[in-house]
Amino acid sequence: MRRKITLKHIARELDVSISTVSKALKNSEEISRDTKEKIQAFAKLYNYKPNNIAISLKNKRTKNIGVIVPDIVHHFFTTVFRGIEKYANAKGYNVIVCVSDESFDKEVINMEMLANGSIDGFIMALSAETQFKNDFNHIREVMEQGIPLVLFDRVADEISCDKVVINDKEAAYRAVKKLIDNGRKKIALITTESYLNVSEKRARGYFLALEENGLAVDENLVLRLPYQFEEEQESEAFFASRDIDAVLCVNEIFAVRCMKHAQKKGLHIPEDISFIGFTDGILSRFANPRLTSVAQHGDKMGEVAAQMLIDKIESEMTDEEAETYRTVIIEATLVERESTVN
Amino acid sequence: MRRKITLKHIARELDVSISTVSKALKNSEEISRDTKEKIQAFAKLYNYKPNNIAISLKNKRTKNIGVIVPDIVHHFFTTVFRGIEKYANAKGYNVIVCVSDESFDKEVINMEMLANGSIDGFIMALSAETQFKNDFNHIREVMEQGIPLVLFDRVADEISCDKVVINDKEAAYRAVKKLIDNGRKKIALITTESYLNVSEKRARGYFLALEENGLAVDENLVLRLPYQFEEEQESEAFFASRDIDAVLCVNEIFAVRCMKHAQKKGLHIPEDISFIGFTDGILSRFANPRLTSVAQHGDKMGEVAAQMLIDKIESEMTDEEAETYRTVIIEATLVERESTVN
DNA sequence: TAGGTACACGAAAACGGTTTCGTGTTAATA
DNA sequence: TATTAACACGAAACCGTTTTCGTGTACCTA
Repeated sequence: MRRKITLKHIARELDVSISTVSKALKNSEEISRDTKEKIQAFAKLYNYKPNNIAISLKNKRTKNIGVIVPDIVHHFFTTVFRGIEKYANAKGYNVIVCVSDESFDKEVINMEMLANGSIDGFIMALSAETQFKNDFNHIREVMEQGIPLVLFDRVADEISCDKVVINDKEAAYRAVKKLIDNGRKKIALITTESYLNVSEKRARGYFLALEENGLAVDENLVLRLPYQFEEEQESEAFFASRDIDAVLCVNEIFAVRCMKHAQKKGLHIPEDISFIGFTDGILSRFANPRLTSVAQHGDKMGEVAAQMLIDKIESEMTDEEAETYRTVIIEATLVERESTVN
Repeated sequence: MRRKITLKHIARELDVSISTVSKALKNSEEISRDTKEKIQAFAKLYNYKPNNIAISLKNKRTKNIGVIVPDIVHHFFTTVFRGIEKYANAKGYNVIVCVSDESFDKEVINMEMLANGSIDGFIMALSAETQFKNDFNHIREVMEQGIPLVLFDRVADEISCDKVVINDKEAAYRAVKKLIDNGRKKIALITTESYLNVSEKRARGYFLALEENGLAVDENLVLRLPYQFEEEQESEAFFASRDIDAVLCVNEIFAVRCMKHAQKKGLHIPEDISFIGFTDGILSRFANPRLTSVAQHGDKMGEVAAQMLIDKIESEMTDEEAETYRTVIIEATLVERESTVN
């Protein structure tokens, strides 16, 4: 086992000082041609690579960014992650991922774990529980230490920091408008329980579209399901007992499940009933019929978030400058497929 | 902005030495009750947390593990990742994820980036290109430095290290056997191009099952598609022109696409034609009809891989002991749903 | 020949911890 | 009272870098 070689080893072997080796490897003008060549050749021969940890300690820069997401199996979050990873990697940063699992405690623990020197900044989406509790002290802690933070998707007004979100409300509005323009009148909304910020925004877009286009809001056409619902009776009963000609779902899982209920009832999609979902993921693309869906452009969000974070990390700003925050809105787009008429 | 406090600050403030502070915070017997209480109270008041980087440098232990996967958006890899993250986190480790994007070069770069002190060990699945090129020098490099490595799913016989795989061949065998037992005679195989190790294993299971059960192997019933195929003509034509009563697909995307082709042709699933896929992911669960699928238990694989890695990291072994490697086989199980008759 | 100036390099501090070993003070023992 | 042991703490080395500052040598100039 060939152990890692250090500056000290090279220095001893070549009978020079550590400083000389360090400078020689950085091609410093201070060192003579001969010495540099000798040292560089030796370093190459023994495959010298500087120790990242030592450099981090010295520079107080880890070149790591911490990403905390509620759930990594969720397609949307993975696409965001991919965007982050891609940009960060290109900039020489590594990404440490922690999963909060929608739990407040885990979120806190993970943040504290990473905040003690392991990372240069955070990118995160709040856990459902955190949004529900409305407790953001752990976030403030971290920010007070001067660690940059970018929130994405699951954000909170109470936290002032850089943010990347999509225009959920407008996207929902436009989706419903589309349905209305297609002549639909009895448009249902399938959403989650209300503490999830994004669902709430989408719901508001839905209501607004109805109102502005002369359709009465009918609470009877709104179904609120638990976030991770497994049993289907509730949604099936909903469809069985109502006369509906279009549906907006706040995610694609709800959408494909509900399409099934509609089909079971004998309805044809999109002739009798149209469906639009959110999160243009793998389910939307492969559903039968293919699902028209609001694309949230997770890759883009991740990329923008990473860019904002790294900009802040690498810029030397005064405290005041650092405390001016931006919110970037990523435009959601409607990807039309077979579940709506064109 | 309240900057992070260090041992030095505490020492200065309380007029003791740094060593005393360090010991007091570790509750060392060496320090008097009074002093310890004073120091601990002060540390708590100012929310002292030791700097991870400094500890890493001192201990030559980062408590980070590096995970390199070909693609994080792929459902199977995310479940493996979740298993890794969960176990690692419980053991106090953080996970640095890099995506090789199926590229050999990225895989090499990522490994080298992490191997210089950033992590204590690797968990990885080989990129398609790496398997194709059969070049594993970067892996050997890392292993020679004494960095523990666990390969999962995409492994290679040429590399001797700890491994976690599923019994792909047997799983495919059993799936096909199941179809045969259900009276199916004309069983097709939809697979990828052959350099992907796992697809090959599954194909072998398919062939073996046919042979051992008296069914002739018909190469005409085997379709090899590019790994990320987008256009569907080829697969659609395949179904249109053949008489098939069952299909084994090496992943769930192929399966749902092919189910569509069959339905388009007017066939009923599972009455006229059965389908079994691999990767029991979100598509299998929500397909219409729900897809019978071979579950690879990614969570379990990840957990086992993390456990093997951390065991090796934390055990103090002689070089010879460290060089005895294990291969753990995770049993794939067939999850029966609507696409096969029961 | 004395003084100045590049030049090439080394010593040492610093980053923030851990840990070994030494030492001054006090109390217990012979 | 002299010796010793326990106690409580500090000095310093160390992990592997970077970087500032100092210095010896050689050469050039007046």
